[in-house]
Amino acid sequence: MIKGKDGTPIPKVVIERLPRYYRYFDWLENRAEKISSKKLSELMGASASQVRLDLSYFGDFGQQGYGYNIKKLKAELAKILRIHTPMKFVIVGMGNIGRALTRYNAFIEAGFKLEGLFDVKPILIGEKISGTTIYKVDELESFVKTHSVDMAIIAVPKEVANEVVKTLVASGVKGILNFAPLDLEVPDGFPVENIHIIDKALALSFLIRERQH
Amino acid sequence: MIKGKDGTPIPKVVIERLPRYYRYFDWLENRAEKISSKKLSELMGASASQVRLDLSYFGDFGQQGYGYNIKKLKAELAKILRIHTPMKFVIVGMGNIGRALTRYNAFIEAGFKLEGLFDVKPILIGEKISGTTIYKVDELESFVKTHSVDMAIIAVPKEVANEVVKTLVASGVKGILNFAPLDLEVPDGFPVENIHIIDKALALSFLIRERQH
DNA sequence: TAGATTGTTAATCGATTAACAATC
DNA sequence: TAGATTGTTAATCGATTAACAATC
Repeated sequence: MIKGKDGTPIPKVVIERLPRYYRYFDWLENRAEKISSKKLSELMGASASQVRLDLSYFGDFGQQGYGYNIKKLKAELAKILRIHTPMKFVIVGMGNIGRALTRYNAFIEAGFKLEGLFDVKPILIGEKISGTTIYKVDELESFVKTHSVDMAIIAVPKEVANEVVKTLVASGVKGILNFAPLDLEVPDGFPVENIHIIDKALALSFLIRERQH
Repeated sequence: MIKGKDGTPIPKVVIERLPRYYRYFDWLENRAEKISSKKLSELMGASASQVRLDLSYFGDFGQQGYGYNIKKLKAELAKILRIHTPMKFVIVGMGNIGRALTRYNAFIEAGFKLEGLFDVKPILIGEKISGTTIYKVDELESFVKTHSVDMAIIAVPKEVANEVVKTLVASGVKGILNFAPLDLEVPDGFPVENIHIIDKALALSFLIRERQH
């Protein structure tokens, strides 16, 4: 388990909340100089205790009687989340989702660097999308190695996802962002984050129905 | 809070896990007739107690000494999640993400029905994507009303997202699936599910870094 | 200084797991 | 019947909140 400031393990839920804190500090940047845990918690709909405890896992960023300096906290969170530290990634699967992510500027803004695109369809190989080339998926392993790719996005059909995963893990990629609607088979502790669009839509569907009795 | 079987409130975490159960039963369908909570829990990487307790919020689906009938459970979960019960939706924002979601067949497969697309850019109005027309966002409110749209997907820039939300809430839409990187301002208890792609990528980024010491 | 607000420890709350009687 | 496995209640674990001494 991941350790914080003084060796205390950081709960996974806290890690998953970090990007949200970053978003709020980014938003606050041109709006104020400082903010207290109380004010921030009201803004975010959390408790002030949670804000303070969450942040305290990573350092002593606040000051009694003052609160948190927004510029400083934003910079600290950026450092923690490696924003602006180029993280090289590839996208595997050039369907709708893969193509959309290729053009999604938010990745670049957050400091991610797209190195290559991959697909099986011969007709797509060589095509460029916003300046990035589509390669044969056969070349994935060697490409990841030679370009020291850090992270891969999986946007292939679920039937072939675990095949791709096997290749990626063998290639030495360090984490996977998965858009395929299944749980990937990865070695224990291998970093994976899932984006299950339909799962979210179905949960919403359930909530909507229940709300109407 | 949402109530289950005998009036016990169902924790939100359990609801969010339901689509995952559905995926597993869908996968199991042609592979076996029945499954025990023990076997299922091993497959899913959960505990058998959790499986049994989760499912028990919605009904008594199992049988002692036998387990759960896969076909039956899949059908029950489909009913609970309203799969195959057409849920009408619109997509607001025809950027990369909006366009990709328009063509994303998984929505149709899960029984969602795309009624219309919306954008502000005059040049896009009238265009059809996979048979669905793009309308002016000015027409959003009346469209939702006349077509009794249940759900909206927000895929607009964050700067205008809350404007769209205001229109949607006024129009009587019943839930929102949000892809914009911010927390939407909705009335208390209004169903929203967020898909924060960059948040997930950043959390992954953090996990990768920490894993390498 | 007095007021504000932190970081942290203790108390509480909620979710997960273990245990088991019921029963197929 | 004996073995398997449910649904549920009690015990445990972990996360959230409250409280407060420290201090800017």
